[in-house]
Amino acid sequence: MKVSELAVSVGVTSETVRHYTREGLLSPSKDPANGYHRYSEQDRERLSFVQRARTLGFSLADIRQILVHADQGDSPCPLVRDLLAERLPKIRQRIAELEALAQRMEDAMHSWQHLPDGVPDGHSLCRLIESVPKASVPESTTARQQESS
Amino acid sequence: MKVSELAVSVGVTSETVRHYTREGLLSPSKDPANGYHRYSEQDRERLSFVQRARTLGFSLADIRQILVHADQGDSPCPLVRDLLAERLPKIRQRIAELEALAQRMEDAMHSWQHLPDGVPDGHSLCRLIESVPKASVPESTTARQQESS
DNA sequence: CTTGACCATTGGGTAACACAAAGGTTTTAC
DNA sequence: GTAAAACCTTTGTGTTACCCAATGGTCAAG
Repeated sequence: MKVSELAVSVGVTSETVRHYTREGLLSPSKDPANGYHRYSEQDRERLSFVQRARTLGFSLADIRQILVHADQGDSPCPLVRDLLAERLPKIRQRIAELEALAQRMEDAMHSWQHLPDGVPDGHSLCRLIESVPKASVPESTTARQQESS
Repeated sequence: MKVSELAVSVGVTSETVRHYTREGLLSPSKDPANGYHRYSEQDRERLSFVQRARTLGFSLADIRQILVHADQGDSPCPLVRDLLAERLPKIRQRIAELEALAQRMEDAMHSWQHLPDGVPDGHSLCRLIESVPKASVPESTTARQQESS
């Protein structure tokens, strides 16, 4: 199958398929006639695997490792378990950070009702923000969700 | 004060200060003698403001807007409120995604105890992952936390 | 046979910095 | 007094997982 056929069949964009191909996660053959990539059923399974692994929070680098392992005939499961065990606490920590963030945002919005807007006087910009306590880890949202103002 | 003095005083790296300066969030004067940046108390307050705003999940672009607003003598508070109201649901959504992610990871690790590792047979890579249901949004961790394998 | 849909490759953009290199400056120590 | 350490400057590159545009070839339909 061709790029977009594969892409549509697993619900990603053609660009994503091309990206994975460039990164070596997929290895389609090339139609000698026109240079088009030809993906097999195996490629589709692989792509599907990659997608599932992504939903588990694995990076492409992690996934590449897993695939290489498997390609060499080794069971990647122990590796997967280790990676999972390594990442889980980070996810949990990140959740805690974001919850604290949401809490601060709500607190800020709430106290905003009690604070006058005021015009910046050179000493204060917006008390709404200035009254926010400094938190441990800033952490922003991800690029994919970033579409801010 | 000089770059690192400012940086240390608010607990960020000199690189971060330089970055904000390049981005126009800070506007130090330049010592004509040696070309060093000279930051004022105002700059420190600004930097501190930026840090607090970051803990609220604002992007540098957002913060630039806020600062420009304030620099023009307008109260940025209404803008801040709007930005906050705009971002909060996204944060909540993201928390939900990450919680689902953590749940999937734990489920996977749990079921791993019942599944044999097995060697890839061309049809399965690692059941541990293949048995994971497809979820809505993949979403990875942030670069700052990314230090994976 | 001409559109229009699809393909390939190349190169640039994203967010918020980190890091390295090359070269000037200031501070410290002997 | 001077040499080395520490710090400053700018510039350019890397990070992550893609997206998008441009250029140019290919293919299916009318």
